[in-house]
Amino acid sequence: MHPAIPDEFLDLMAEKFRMLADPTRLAILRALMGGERNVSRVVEETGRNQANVSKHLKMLADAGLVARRKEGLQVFYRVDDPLVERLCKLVCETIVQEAEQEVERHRTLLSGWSKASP
Amino acid sequence: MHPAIPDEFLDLMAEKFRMLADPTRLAILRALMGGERNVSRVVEETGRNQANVSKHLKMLADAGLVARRKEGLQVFYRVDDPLVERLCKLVCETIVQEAEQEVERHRTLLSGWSKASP
DNA sequence: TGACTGAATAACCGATCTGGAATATAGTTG
DNA sequence: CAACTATATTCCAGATCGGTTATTCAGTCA
Repeated sequence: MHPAIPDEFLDLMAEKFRMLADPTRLAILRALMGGERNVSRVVEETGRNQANVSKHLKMLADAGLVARRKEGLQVFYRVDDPLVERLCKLVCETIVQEAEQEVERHRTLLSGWSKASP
Repeated sequence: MHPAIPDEFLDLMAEKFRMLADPTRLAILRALMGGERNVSRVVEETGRNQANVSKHLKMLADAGLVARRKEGLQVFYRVDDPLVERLCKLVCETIVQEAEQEVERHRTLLSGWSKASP
């Protein structure tokens, strides 16, 4: 029912996840989710320096997550894999939910404490 | 419309993805998706050695993706985060789709070639 | 052509990650 | 108690990663 998955396939999966496993790349993707952007604009919106952004953009492009378009001096990038938005959305929601649960847990702990020690 | 996301939140997201960004951990999770398993069984099903599996299981447990249950000499693990299956499913589907598109692309290239050179 | 701009690359370094071997721990059984 | 089993931990080497600085490349414009 649950046959093992060939290593080659696991590597492909891991690579997809690895691309999303870095805060700078996530920030870049977030910027690109606002629409196509040139490198300078991504630099502004992410607060990272230019060399760094260029390097990560290359990784993302090599992995096929973003597409490149050259126009004169500038280079424009855009998200090019529908997976990106869906994965990020799922994870975001989960983190928010976990945070809410944590708040709720504290609330109940606190109420128990206030009852237990009047 | 698309405000920047605080680095602290990006770090949380990256950490989730990082846990899934390794073939061995994916193999382990795959095994656990078949139901609760003790370490030895995970070792068998993944083909990795024991120390390695134990180490990765600890990471997954610390990250809250799997849960631990001790029973005598053995320790049983199970998937404990609904996110895992959903993320993996999405990525798997995408990879399969990409592979299919690749095949299709080759097919059309090939047909064009056979027409062009009779 | 030369000056200028936006982007990519190279070189370097510290940090982190992975796997393997050896060792340690916890629990069972005789 | 000692021997054994299942799991965890430690230590190590090699690889990869991420950020920074400096440099290079490509394209524009005077």
